[in-house]
Amino acid sequence: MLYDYTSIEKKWQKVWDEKQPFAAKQDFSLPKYYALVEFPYPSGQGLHVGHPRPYTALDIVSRKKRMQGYNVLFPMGWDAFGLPTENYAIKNKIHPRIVTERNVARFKSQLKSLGLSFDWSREINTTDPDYYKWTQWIFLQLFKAGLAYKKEMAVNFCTSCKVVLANEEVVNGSCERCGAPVIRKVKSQWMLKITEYAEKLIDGLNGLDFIERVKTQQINWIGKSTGAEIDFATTAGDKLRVYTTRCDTLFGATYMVIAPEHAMIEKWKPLLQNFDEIRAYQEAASRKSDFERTELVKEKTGVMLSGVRAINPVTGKEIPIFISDYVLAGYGTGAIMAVPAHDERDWEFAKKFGLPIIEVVAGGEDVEKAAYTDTATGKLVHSGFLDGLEVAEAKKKMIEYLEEKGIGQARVNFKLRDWVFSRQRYWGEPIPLVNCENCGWVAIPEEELPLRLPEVDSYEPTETGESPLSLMTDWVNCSCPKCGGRAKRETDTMPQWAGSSWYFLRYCDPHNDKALASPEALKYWLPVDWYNGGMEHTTLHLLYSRFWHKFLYDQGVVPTPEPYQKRTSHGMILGENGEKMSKSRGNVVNPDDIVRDYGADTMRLYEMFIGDFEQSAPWNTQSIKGCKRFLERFMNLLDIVKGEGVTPELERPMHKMIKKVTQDIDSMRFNTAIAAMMAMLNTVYDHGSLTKDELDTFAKVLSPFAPHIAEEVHERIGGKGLVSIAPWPVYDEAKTVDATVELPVQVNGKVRGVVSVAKDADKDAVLAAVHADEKIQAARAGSAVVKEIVVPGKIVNLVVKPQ
RNA sequence: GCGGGCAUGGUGGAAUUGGCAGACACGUAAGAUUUAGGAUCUUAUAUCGCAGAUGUGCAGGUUCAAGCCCUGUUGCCCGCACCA
Repeated sequence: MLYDYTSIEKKWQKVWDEKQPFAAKQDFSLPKYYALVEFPYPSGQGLHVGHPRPYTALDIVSRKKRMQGYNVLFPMGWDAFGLPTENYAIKNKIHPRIVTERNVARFKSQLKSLGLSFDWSREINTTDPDYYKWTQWIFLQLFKAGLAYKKEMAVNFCTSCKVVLANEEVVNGSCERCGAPVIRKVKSQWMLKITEYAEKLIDGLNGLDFIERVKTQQINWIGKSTGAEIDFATTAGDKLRVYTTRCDTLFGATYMVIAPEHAMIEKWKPLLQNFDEIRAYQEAASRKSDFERTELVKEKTGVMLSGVRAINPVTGKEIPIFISDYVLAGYGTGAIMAVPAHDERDWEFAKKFGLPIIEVVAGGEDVEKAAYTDTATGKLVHSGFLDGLEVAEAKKKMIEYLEEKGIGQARVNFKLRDWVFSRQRYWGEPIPLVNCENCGWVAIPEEELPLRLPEVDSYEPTETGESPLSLMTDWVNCSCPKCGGRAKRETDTMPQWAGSSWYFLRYCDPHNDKALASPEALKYWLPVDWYNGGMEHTTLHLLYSRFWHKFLYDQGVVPTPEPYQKRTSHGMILGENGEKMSKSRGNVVNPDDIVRDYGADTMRLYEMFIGDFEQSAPWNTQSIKGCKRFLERFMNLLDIVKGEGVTPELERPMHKMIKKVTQDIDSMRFNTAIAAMMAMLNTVYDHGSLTKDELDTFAKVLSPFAPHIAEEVHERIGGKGLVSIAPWPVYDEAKTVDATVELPVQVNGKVRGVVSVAKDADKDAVLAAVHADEKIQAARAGSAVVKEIVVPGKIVNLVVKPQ
């Protein structure tokens, strides 16, 4: 039987296109299942073989769920705003819309060639005005709720993209996308208060079925810490507020450090005798990027303020104040109390500047040799009313004391920073705000959404780093919606993360022009039952979209507090040389070639068979043959199919296989599910024939993995309808276990033989069989049995001793 | 430095979670078929050996029994990184 995969695949893809068997049904009374994969950024390169891995996996899940009677939503779309398209447009003088259209067409045809069961009637595109209308609408709700604000701030600025980057987009001091150096620049930026949701974003993880590493990464990123704020009086007659997690060590605070950007410097300027030196240090610090500042870990630097000193509130002693860039302006209060005896950084600084080190927690070595940072053991010393207490108790007591005196209180802090939301770029959603001379920032009326991107002559950012939209004076100048006075439009656009922060909501009701989706559709489909995507999105997209969702929940727009019930992450597919697949390494495999040379079904099967779904695995074109052979041999079953009904010899293997595949899909062990089908195929060939019914069942089980060949075989044996939506085979538990089991028998832990016993044989029956076995008798000859261990259905072990 | 993960044949990887290590494939070898090559089929394939022994990065431990649990250690990968 010839396996002409090309014509088979074309044929069935056409049938699916015509009959739309994979479109989600509008019937909200059916049990639902929402499976989601991250929608791709349609780049100019097209897909590489890494993309289809998660798509195929969730396609298998979706197809099986459909066959099990669920109303399945498995959608696809395009996250199409973004820099690469814009850069390509600038370089080739083509409108980014055209570039996007072209790339989308390419991606779509590639995805279609893989036989993925997406509901294409719900396709969305973030650059479509009907879509970004609602992205803008959500932004306006955030603005109205006070969660969007404009702030002058030092931002990360990519020297090549000429664009402001979020902290998350800066990797080792370089731009995440282009790799060019990132410098700090002061700019006025739109910010979103994600920090307001820090606590909720941590708490919400409870009860979600996210893989552990995603949870821990998000928790670490949000970085909750519990401590206290303490006010130190200064000789300038004012107060300096610090944040600390070790208020118990207050008696050991021998100096203070403030960040170079700290506002008090300007206030104290008249009192500072060494202001020039301080100013020079500030300037040096501001020239460094965040990365450079943290890179110089080895040597601490700083300048002492002469003219202002602080007073330790519990010892009453005057202590010096330094500025140093090891204290970060953006965290806590931008100022710390330094306790060199119990903090490594403070210790290092104190050693360098010859500052006193006072031990206040006993239990470590000499504090002149190293800081003692252990909080689990050790008691307070040299600490007045705290003496003799454990660290935990001391913290409590100190907070009580501070609150009583009114000089401090308990305080929780987060590492998470607010989200820098503006980009000085063309190819993004316009921010729907105007700046009125009288009213300040004003939202444009919702009826005027979408605020469309105007046509411009050049997409290049201006030399000052402003968006090209700023040159469109006709567009920029407008009237204030509130007072009618003169106003200017915001010319910054939104970052790429905006459109992807809510796209899963739009899929529920993608053509709605009254709302981002109808409440009924949202209530039915949410939450997403299974969302798979890359680990690299854990602290960006995944966190941002949880934030927006939680906000929309608080606004009553969405019915669930969390968007995704289950989150998994696929491993990368590496090049044949075991390195990451990339154009520069020259090890990229194009799926089009694989589909042409082996077929889409083989490609799908191989991508799932390659190894553990969560683990990365190297591509090996040689190994694909095994999957192709399997499908050819599956097709050849048509030559040995005979009669109908059940073949006694195949009944148990068949039920076992159905069980294994059913369970393995749910636990995303696709590789072993395929191995089980391969083993079944071998069993059938060993037997020599199978019935029509059995072949049809086999085709059903195979169909989520290799849907085209399954349809073809189903049709050729006279099956009715599409196998893709046929009922999923059900296994009979009783028929998955054998009547007799082969029990390995060990003597002193070494296998010496095998006995065949009934599956529910009791211990005595098993031992009788064991002792009757000749091999076992030989193995234990001349020894006395000390102990007999029988694990029913598993193993027998005889412990013997020489006589 | 902190956090998470991984280590099994020539290769990709299995192992019901403490119960026959190497399922299923790739590759390789021999044979069959073929004018030849390719494809296909059969058999073998952890290592060393004659019936036996040894084997899951390394060193210990717990157990009747350890790839799996515990202690220590090495190497690799991925996050975060002066967060007070």
